[in-house]
Order: sequence, then structure tokens, then C-alpha cells
Amino acid sequence: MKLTEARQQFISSWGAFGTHWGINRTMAQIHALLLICSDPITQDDIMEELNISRGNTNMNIRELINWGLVERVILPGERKEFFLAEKDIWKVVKLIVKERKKRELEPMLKLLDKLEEVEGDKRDKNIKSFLETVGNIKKLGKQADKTLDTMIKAEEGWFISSLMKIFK
Amino acid sequence: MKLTEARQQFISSWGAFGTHWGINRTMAQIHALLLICSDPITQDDIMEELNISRGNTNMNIRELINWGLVERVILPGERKEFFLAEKDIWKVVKLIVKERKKRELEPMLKLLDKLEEVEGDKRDKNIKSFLETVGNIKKLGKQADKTLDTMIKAEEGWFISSLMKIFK
DNA sequence: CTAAATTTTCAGTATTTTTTGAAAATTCAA
DNA sequence: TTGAATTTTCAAAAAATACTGAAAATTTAG
Repeated sequence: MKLTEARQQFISSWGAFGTHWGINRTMAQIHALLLICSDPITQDDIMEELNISRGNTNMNIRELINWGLVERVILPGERKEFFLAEKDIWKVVKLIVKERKKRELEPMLKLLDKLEEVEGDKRDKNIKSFLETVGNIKKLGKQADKTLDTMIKAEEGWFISSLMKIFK
Repeated sequence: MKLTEARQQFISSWGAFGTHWGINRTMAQIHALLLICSDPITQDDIMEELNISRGNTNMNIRELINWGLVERVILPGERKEFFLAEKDIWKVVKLIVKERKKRELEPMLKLLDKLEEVEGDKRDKNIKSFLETVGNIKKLGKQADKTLDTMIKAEEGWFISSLMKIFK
């Protein structure tokens, strides 16, 4: 396989992958492209490579920057802005986990706390079932939250070797 | 908060949660409803509670059954089919992980294997960068794959206590 | 300051995804 | 069997989401 084709496949499947994870296709594709470029590239480079409009490119780059996955680079003597992705995959994973934990897991846990205060006779079958479900989800969610916190702080080497010990 | 309101909030936020995880809103809402019902319920119950059409209900129940999250129950003396969700949250998580691993992680790893066979001079900056990115993602992906396999087979108690040891 | 280059915004458009509802298929009691 | 009850399918409609492109805002070299 030629590099050009390999790059295209990587970008397109990373994009499809993203859509299964609540990230829009274009954002994931731009990210993929930046991941395989060793040097910073411009908006126009991205527009050309992915065949997308200026507005679309701009908005999605900004979002990638918000996530901390991409940084703006100013090259001396150049008028245009350049963009560069974080290449350390472990850092990438941690950034994504951190962001999604904040956006999704934490609000969910807060809601579950509130829902446990539901009023009514605890012996009522419906209430019992509701509280049981909510309680169990919360328990697992809290554990996941702690584990992810540890992971976010961890060095890759340390984390992987800890996992290895358990999961040989 | 009254049970009715609490149930609604739970269902609606579980639905929103699902959309961030590549599961459609309705499927997640039906799942939420079934999770908090101790007894099996019918399609019509679901349609009424969630205000959705028969076709939509039917398709999404079927999908939940495909995932192994819900089972069809035939009650003696009843003509209609009833549905019941797996209530053990640990099992639920394992079923979801198993399904998504199969649908997403495994195909991705297969693709990365293929992409590593790209032809060309390994000293070319672009090829080098491409191979490095692909290789690193593959390495992490393989580790994740192994860890998830262990998790899928594990008992909750064992798994959580193993995590506790590391992540105190 | 001026104006060209560049970035950002956003209303309108296009695309994708989800939902509906009615018809077709299936099931099952009698 | 038969036909009423129930489930399933799927084309068309609606809703949600993403994208475009041109105008506005911003930046910077001279």
C-alpha cells in the first residue's frame, strides 16, 4: 500500500471511529491528519487534504484546541497560523478521558445523588427497584471516577505495568 | 422529588448519556425504563411511557436484545410479549464493553496492522511519522484489548478489588 | 494609519439520522 | 384452518446535526 492511500484510510477510519464516540467525523479526521504530520500545517493544508470548507475547518480546529489535543503554532516569518497535534498517544488518551469525565460522568453522578432522594415508601416495589438501580449505577460510577482520576495523573509506564500485574 | 419525576429525569438523562456513546437516544431511554422496572413490561407500556411509535419501539427493543441487555419473556396466559432488562450493572457494563470491543476496537486494530505494511523508504519523514503514530496507537490498543478481555471474564468483586489494590 | 492577509462567525443549505405509521407478516386461540 | 391479535418491516417525513461560503472582524506588515 502506498503512503497516500494508507493516510487516507487512517483518516477516514479514525473519523468513523470518532462518530461512535460522540465526536464528529470532521473533528476526528482533522485530528487524524494532524497526528500523522510531523510538522505543523495550516488551515489551508487541512482544507485541501480533507476537502472541507474554511468555516468547518476553523470550527473543528478550535474545538480540538479546546480539548487540548492541538496547539496553535506561530512560525517566525509566516503570516498564517500553523497547527500541531499532541503526538504522545498516552497523553492524548488522558486528555480525552479528562474531558469526557468532566462533561459526562461527573454530571451523571451528580444527578444520581439527587435521584436517590426520591420520596415515598421504600417498601413500594417501584421505588425499591428505582433506588436499587440508581444506587448500583452510582456505586460503579464512583469507582470508575476514582480509577479514571488515577489514570489521568499516571505516567504511561506506571499505569500499564500496574495493569500488567493484574491482567498478566 | 416524586418517583414519577425522578423516573423521567433518569430516563431522559440516560438517553442523553447514550447519545455521547454512539447509542441512539431512544434505545438508551428504553433501556433506562426497563432498568427501573422490576417486572417485565410490554411494547405498549414502553410506547406509552416514552411517547414513541410502535415501529421505533420495536426496532430499538430488538437492538437491545441483540446486545444481550434485554430479554423477551413469555408470561403464561398472556398473548403479548414482555421484556425484562438485565439488572446486574456489572453484567450490563460487560455486555456493552464486549459488544463495542467487537464492533469498534477489533476492526480498528486489524486496520492498523494493515497500515503498518505501507511501502516506501522508512527514512522519509512522512512515512516515519505515519508509522510512529500507527504503531503507538496499535500498542495502546492492544493493551486495552487485553485488559478489556480480562474484565469481560472477571467477576465484579474480583475486578474491583484488583483495581482498589492499585488505585487505593 | 492603511490595506491586504488571515481568521472567525453564522444564516442558510445539505446531509445524516431518527421516527412515524400503515401495510405486510406472523402467531396463536378457538 | 381461520381471523383477530400482535409483531415486524420499511418508505416517506421529520428532526437533528454538520457544512458551506460569503461577510464581518481581526491581525499585521509597511
